Amino acid sequence: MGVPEQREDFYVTVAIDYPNGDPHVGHAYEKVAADALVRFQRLRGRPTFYLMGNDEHSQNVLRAAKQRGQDPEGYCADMAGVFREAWDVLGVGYDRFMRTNDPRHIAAVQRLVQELHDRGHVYAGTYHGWYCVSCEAFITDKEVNDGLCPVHHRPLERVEEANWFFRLSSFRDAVLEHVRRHPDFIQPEARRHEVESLLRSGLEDVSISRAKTEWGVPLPWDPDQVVYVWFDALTTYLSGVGYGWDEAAFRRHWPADVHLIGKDITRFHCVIWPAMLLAAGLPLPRTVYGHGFLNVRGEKLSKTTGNTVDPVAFARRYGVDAIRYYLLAETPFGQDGNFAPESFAKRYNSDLANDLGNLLSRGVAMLERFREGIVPQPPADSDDGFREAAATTRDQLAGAMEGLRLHEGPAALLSLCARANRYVDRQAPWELARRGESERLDAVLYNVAEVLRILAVGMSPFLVQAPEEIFRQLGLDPGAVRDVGWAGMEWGGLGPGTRVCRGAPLFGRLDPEAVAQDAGSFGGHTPTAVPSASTPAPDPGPTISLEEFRRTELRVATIQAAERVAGADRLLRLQLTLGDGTPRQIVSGIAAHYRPEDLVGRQVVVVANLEPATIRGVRSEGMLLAAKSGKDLRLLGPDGPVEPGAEVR
RNA sequence: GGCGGCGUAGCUCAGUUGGUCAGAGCAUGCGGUUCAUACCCGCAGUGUCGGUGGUUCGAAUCCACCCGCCGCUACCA
Repeated sequence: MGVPEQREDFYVTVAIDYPNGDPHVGHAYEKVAADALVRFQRLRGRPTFYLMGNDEHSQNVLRAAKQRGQDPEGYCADMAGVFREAWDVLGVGYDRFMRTNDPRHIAAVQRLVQELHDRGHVYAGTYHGWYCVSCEAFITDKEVNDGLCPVHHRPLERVEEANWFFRLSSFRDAVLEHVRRHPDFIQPEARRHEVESLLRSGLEDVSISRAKTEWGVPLPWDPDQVVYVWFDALTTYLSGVGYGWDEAAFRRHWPADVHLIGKDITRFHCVIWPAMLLAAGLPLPRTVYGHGFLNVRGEKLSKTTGNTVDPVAFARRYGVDAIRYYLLAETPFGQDGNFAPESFAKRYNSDLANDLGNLLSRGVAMLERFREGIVPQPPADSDDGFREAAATTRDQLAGAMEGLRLHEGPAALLSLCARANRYVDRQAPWELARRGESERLDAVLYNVAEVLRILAVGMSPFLVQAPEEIFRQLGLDPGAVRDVGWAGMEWGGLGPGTRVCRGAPLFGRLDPEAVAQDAGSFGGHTPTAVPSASTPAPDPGPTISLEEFRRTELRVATIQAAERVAGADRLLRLQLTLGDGTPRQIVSGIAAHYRPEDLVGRQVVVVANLEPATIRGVRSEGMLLAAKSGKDLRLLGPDGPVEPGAEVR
């Protein structure tokens, strides 16, 4: 289906980010993971291309710019600098940073939509509905929750306008067919099942343009409209490698080998994106990988509550390699992960300090003490099984990375490291030295040094500083880590006669308690976004008049009966009294939070003059008020008994 | 409600097509060692492999049902 089995160059993309705030550790997780993939492929000697960028044409970003009193162009340029600096600090070596406001990208988007238009996949229609600025998405009537976005719980904007639609529905069969025939197309498997399920249930055409917005890419045939931001954003995967402005480069790179994305945007990448590409006559990417979310201290990452980690501050505090290693080694890739001080300190100490760092420390120390710092010539056939062990590790590393099981890479390397530590204890070079067993001593010291060299090479996709430092302490050219390539994983690469050079501990041990209390690196501290005196207060959002508010009739009601609605998980059917003698029936989505029997007799606040509706075939006359924080939901009511029907002002 | 998945040592998780599959790492306890970053090495565990039935000579591994949790989805006025 137009997907080459394996091309020469390896093209990886990550999600582009909204620059409406500073990069956080969740962003970093994805970027570092992709970086490890790319570094591994480079190690294998494969040409690679790593694309990242910022998603600038969103209302979020426009708003953030206005809040800072900047025009969007200037704001986005500044933020691109902030993001790029963060990736630099984290050692993320991307090949191109494509901003959606880049003229080359804008040209590419226009070319793509024109292509779809020319091929008859776009038609004029009228969009009625809701739009969530935070999601950058149109929300169907079914999804609207009390006038709020189901995801962000923020007020929606009512939109009714003529705009342009993409015939997504006509590509359903083709996309479904592709997903079924290419099991690797969507990974992990759970994501593929979700997408298949979605596709089976059918697709509706989607709006691809918006009117009345000056910020965005104008449609070539209707400049009064701009391209819907998701279409715009997805197109960076094409524009980033030359689509629309460097055809030769584009042919060389496209299709992508891996789109690395968060699991929340699977739908766009596995349904809409393939359909767009099919419609444009372009080949589909080989794999879309939806990685898990990174929680912080066991809780959802949240900027508003400050439950986040600034990856830049963290890297500066504990080292680039510390954060990279923790991100990559701690969590089985694909699952949700957790970023917590305790587990970080534990992982760092046990793997990096005690095992890897200490092996280097003792290895180099022994060479200095017993061999004047010179790597000895080992006797023939004295590798004591390490040649084979190293080959196994190399294969495990390759298997892990090719299979996108990133966390298995460090695990395989640590296993070789542990073997070497064990080996030192069993061979006891200090005993060999005392007994004058010179040949055995030569063999053991060489083997340890050679394992260290191989570990440095193998770790180079994950760590960016330690491998060079290991090379340096082994007396090798630090820059050679990047040049040795896959052959560097072969046993025997270390030349006898090399003079080692003892240095500071590779990874100094951390005090877990101190780490746990280090709010500076673990808090929501974001040095690049320190609000200045000139920063305007955040936009409080549109206001309503007192008159408008008074139109809402809020009253206290007493629940007299409650029962579950058959066939619905979240719905309860409630009978209430407002003290007017007329029982009132309300259907409410609180079944997950309250048991029916616990509700009877309670007093709650209801919207009494809400237009009645029928939910799941059950009449509902009003709505309960409840506070929602995260997953918790608490009904509101008077803090003491009042007469049913009492007005709430 | 539909679809998908998960529930295995204190913690995080491996366990291919049923027969050394009851494991690894971390944590814990005891012992050893001194080249090394109070490191490293050895030993020791504990587990009713969520529950109940069933298929089988034999199931953590297959089937049914149940309990709990998660994801997508529907309902959530």
